This record gives sequence, structure tokens and C-alpha cells, in this order.
Amino acid sequence: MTNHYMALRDSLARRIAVKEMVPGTKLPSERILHSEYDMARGTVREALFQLEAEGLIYRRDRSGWYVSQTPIIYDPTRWAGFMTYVAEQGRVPTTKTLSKTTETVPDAAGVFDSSPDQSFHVIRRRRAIDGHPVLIERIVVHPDIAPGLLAHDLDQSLTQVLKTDYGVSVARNQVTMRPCSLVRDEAAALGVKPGTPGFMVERTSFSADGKIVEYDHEYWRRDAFVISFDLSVV
Amino acid sequence: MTNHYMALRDSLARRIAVKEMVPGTKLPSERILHSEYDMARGTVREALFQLEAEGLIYRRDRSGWYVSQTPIIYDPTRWAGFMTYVAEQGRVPTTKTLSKTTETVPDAAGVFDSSPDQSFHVIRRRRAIDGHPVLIERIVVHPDIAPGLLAHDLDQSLTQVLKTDYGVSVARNQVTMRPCSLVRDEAAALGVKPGTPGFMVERTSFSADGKIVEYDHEYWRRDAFVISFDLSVV
DNA sequence: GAGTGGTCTAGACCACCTT
DNA sequence: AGGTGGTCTAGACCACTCA
Repeated sequence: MTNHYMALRDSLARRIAVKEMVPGTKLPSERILHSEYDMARGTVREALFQLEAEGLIYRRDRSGWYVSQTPIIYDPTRWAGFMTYVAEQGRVPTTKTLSKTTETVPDAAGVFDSSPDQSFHVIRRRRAIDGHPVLIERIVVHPDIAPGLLAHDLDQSLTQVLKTDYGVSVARNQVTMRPCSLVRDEAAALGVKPGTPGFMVERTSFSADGKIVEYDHEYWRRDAFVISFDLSVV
Repeated sequence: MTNHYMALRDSLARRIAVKEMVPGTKLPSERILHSEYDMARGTVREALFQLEAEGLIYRRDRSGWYVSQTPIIYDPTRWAGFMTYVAEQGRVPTTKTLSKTTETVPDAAGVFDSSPDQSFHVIRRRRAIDGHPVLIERIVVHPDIAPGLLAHDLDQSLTQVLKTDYGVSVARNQVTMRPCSLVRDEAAALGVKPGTPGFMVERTSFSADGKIVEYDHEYWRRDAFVISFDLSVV
């Protein structure tokens, strides 16, 4: 290709590859690239969109473009909760509770096989790696499983709280992951532009006796992880 | 949001959701949308890019925009080869061999722990679901494992050929998946625009005695699948 | 308040697909 | 040959971040 925007893409990709620009580095502004590379600003933006789609850079709304952090390795077969998992890779996980409420949840009725009037504990949290927010989640827990759950400090591992304080542990996870785009709340909470590519993870956790322990929606930044696992053939 | 392009996005997304436009339907051309919705063509394209990132539509280079096919469910824990797997979901898998050669493969030397001069069997194939190409792959096999492999018909399950004709079966897979963008060969073979979002899957298959059976790179269309699995906690 | 990205316009020409 | 998307230009103004 001899496209202008691909030329700029390649130039920036190389500067990232050789670590002239490391994770977290702010790229030159669009107008500076526009004058340095002598192409229209719209063309500069095409190059940046390309790099964003590849997961090499991301944008903070109206702040600038930045080199993406090193992704964590997401191994669904070894998943042991965010806090454990991230720490095992030598990174620093943090959690911030955004809200905790008890309310009806239209899309949970089908999952829990309950009446539409049923109220649930709903917890919204933001989780970060090395101080960089990577996902927000909405967790739905049936109050019968964990009465008074919301009184606890939930900036820690929920898995841990449920096990220690309620004697409930997870025996099985049902997980679905699909590409999405991060909009409104999700984008705002993660500090990225609405429409940024993301990944939606829907997780239903069951206890050994088949009860639903939690029903979870997670919205991840797409550049935050790669999926990797090792698997014996059955 | 009251953005023009988000309004158009929402309008088109709704028409897809209510099945006014079904998978495979060609969208109105950009210029028609431009005049119907009375916004600049660049703004129309922003809406289309948004829908593409969400996996709802895709483009065939210089042909038009189309509603994406229903994704298949990719369950890494049940993976039994493309042909088996797709058929189990009531869809029709096909495979076309693009090339088969014996050559040196720079990036395979590290994986096989062999000399850079080592030649391998290299197979390139394109695989489709219901007639729609969804991935291309490059498979690398050590000739000692399967001498004369390239003489076989490879438009079928390679797993099957290796098992039946060479007595080699896969006991373990090491898999890594990451977002990428489909460029040059990949995009051309899949009939999508270079730069279309994709997923790269790198797979190393081992036999029971720990030998590498195949080393595989797959480039998937990102809208072709969702990942879903059911998993017991260890 | 200066600088940044976000949105939008109104063109132009090109490369390629389709018929 | 006509239509499509692909690329590119040169502006403009807005909403927001940051110092």
C-alpha cells in the first residue's frame, strides 16, 4: 500500500515497536502529525483509527492518543477472580465500587428464572491494572444467597466475600464473550471515547448444588487482554 | 447523544434488530444514505464504521456494506476441528486449499526448536460457513510427522487425515487469540477491505508424547464468532 | 484560555466491482 | 459504463481537558 494513512500508521507502529514510544506515552497531537506528515487531519485520524483497531493505541476523550498498556493474558480455564489472576501476572489489580443498590433487573429475571418484580443486589465496580481502568462490571446477586451483602466492603474480591462470609463458593462458570463498543456509562467510567471497541463478557456462576451465585456483565477495553489457554483434548 | 452519525447508527441498528434487514442484505449505498438522511457522506461512513466495530455489518471492498451473518459459537473447551464443530451447530462448513508447499518458515523455528534451514509442510486454506468465508489459516507441519502429506486432498479435516493416515492424534492444544486487523492476503482471501477488524488465533497442537503435530495461524473475521464456554472451577 | 480531540461539511478523484 | 466504496483535501465549529 502506498496510502498516506497507512504510511503514517506504519511509521507510528514502528516507533511503538522499537519502544521509542512506550505504553502510556502520549502521541503527538493530530494537528502536529498533520503538519509534520503534511496530510489532512482527517487522513491522520484514519491512521490513528487503524492503530486503535489493532489495539496498539487508545484515546482518552479530548485528551489525546496514548500507547496501549501491555495486555494481560486471560486464560478462561484458570480464571480465579480478577484480583488473584492479575496479581499472578505480576501486575497490580485494584477495584473501585461505583454503586451498590437493591433493585429489579429486567434482564436477570430470565437468568434466575424469577418474577420480574424480584429485587436483586446490584453492584457496579471498576477494575484497573497498574492504575489503568480496564473494565467495568455489573454484578447481580440474589438476596437469598447473601443477605446484607451490600453492607460489606466490596472493593475486594467478591468471590472471597461470598465464600468467607456466606459459605458460598463457585463450582462452575458459564461465560460468553463478544466484541462490542463501549458507550455512555462504560466509556465514561473507563475514560475512553464513546464507541471505543470493547469486549463484553457475560458470566453466570453456579455453586456446587446448581444455584446461581452471581450473574455478571463485564465491559472490557479490547486492548487490555489477549486470550490464551492450554487445553487437553477430551 | 444527538450526533448525526449515532442517529443513523441507531436507525440502521434497529432495522437490523427487527429483521427488516437480515444477514447478507446489502445496505443502501453511502450516497443514498447521504441524501436520504441529509448528512455528509463522511458522516454516513462514521455510522457505518461504528456498526462494523460492533460486528453488525461488514464491507466487501468497493462492493457495498452487508448485514453480518449469525456468528458461530466458539467453545475452546469443546473444539474438535472446524468441520466437526461448525456442522454440530447446524451450519455448513467448507474448506478450500489455497496452496501447499514445502519451505522454510522463519517464525516456526523457535516453536519447533529446529534449525532455521529446516523445511516444513505449509498449507494455506480458506474456510467458510454456509458459503461465507470466515477465516484463512496457515498450517505448519514437520515433515517427519507426516511424510508425503501434501499429496493428500486437504479440503477436508486435517485432523482426520493425520489420525487416519499417519496415526497421529492431538492430545493438547496451546491457543492464543488476539484482535488484529486483516491486511493484504488475509483481507483479499476473505473478500473484505484491508484493515477490517479481525481475530488472530495461534494454535500449537501436541500429541500425547509431546511432539508438535501442527503449528497453526488463523485469521478470523471478528464478526464470525462469539466465544462461549462452560467451565468447572478447579 | 489554549490546546485537544469530536463532529460535520462539501467537495474531488481513484480503484475496483458489477452488469 | 455506471455505481460503489476508498482516499484525500481544506476548511469550520464544538465540547471538553488541562494547566
